[in-house]
Amino acid sequence: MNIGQAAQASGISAKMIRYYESIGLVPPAGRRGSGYRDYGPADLHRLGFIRRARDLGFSVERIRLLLELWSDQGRSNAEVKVIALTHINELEGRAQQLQEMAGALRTLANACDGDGRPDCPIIQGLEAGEAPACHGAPPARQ
Amino acid sequence: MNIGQAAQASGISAKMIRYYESIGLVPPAGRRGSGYRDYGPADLHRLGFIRRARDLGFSVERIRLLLELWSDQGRSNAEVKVIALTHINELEGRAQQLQEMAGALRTLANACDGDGRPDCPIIQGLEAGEAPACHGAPPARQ
DNA sequence: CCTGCACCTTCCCATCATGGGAAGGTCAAC
DNA sequence: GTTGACCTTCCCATGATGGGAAGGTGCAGG
Repeated sequence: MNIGQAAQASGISAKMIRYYESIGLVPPAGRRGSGYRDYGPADLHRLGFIRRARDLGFSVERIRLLLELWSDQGRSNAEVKVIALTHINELEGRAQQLQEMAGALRTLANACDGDGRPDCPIIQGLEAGEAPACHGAPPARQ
Repeated sequence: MNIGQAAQASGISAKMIRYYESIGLVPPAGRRGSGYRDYGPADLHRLGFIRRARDLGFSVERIRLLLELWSDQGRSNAEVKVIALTHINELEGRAQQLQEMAGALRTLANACDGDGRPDCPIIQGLEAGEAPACHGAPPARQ
């Protein structure tokens, strides 16, 4: 199976498959006489694992850990769970940050009529610094 | 005022102030005889605007637009509001993506006892692809 | 005046995951 | 045999940020 077919089957682009090989996330693929990479079912299985982990937002380094645990028959599921829970915390933390930004900006936008006049609370908020989502840090005045 | 003091006053690192100058987000700073950059109140005002926009998650290119609108006395607040609402949508979209990932992963993690045995639903989910957040759920907007 | 230290300057490199594109080789269908 | 789709490697770019080197400046204390 060529890299293009493996890409289509796994949902990972050929570029990324080569990249994952270069950084050791997947072992070097077998080569045909022509030099073309050749992928078998085991390779696709691994690529599928990687794609699903990536779809869950895991970084390459965390995926590397997960792959090690995957191939370690004697591992404890507690190890896996720790990684998963850590990742969940990070995802939710980032999501919350984004929502705080959105909320702060929405407050400004709600105050803006958008009626075509030059007067704009959004710009004024950016200009004057009505303390955006920054957890109550007092404004550094000098 | 040196760049270091401007950095402290604005909350933007000296590195980033130079970068913003290099990409034209702030005009070239005045120079002292020594070649040191020199910052005045107007510069700090602009840097403060940029920092607050950045804290709200605006990209540099959007900040560039906002700065143009800021200095355009005859602008319509509707233009500003469009940018803000667009950005709010993007922030909330990204937040939702992250939360969908976290939710899918939490489902797997909840199924995992973490009791030290090798059996692990998280790994199994990644291996078998129990359809993570990819498809199925229509974008429920509330 | 000299020394030392903190600061400034420019320039290059690294991140992280991904894509674009060039130059050249291979394969398969017609 | 030609053609077009595919493969190979290699280099470059992204966005926003930091690290660090090599060299110049500013200021305070001797």
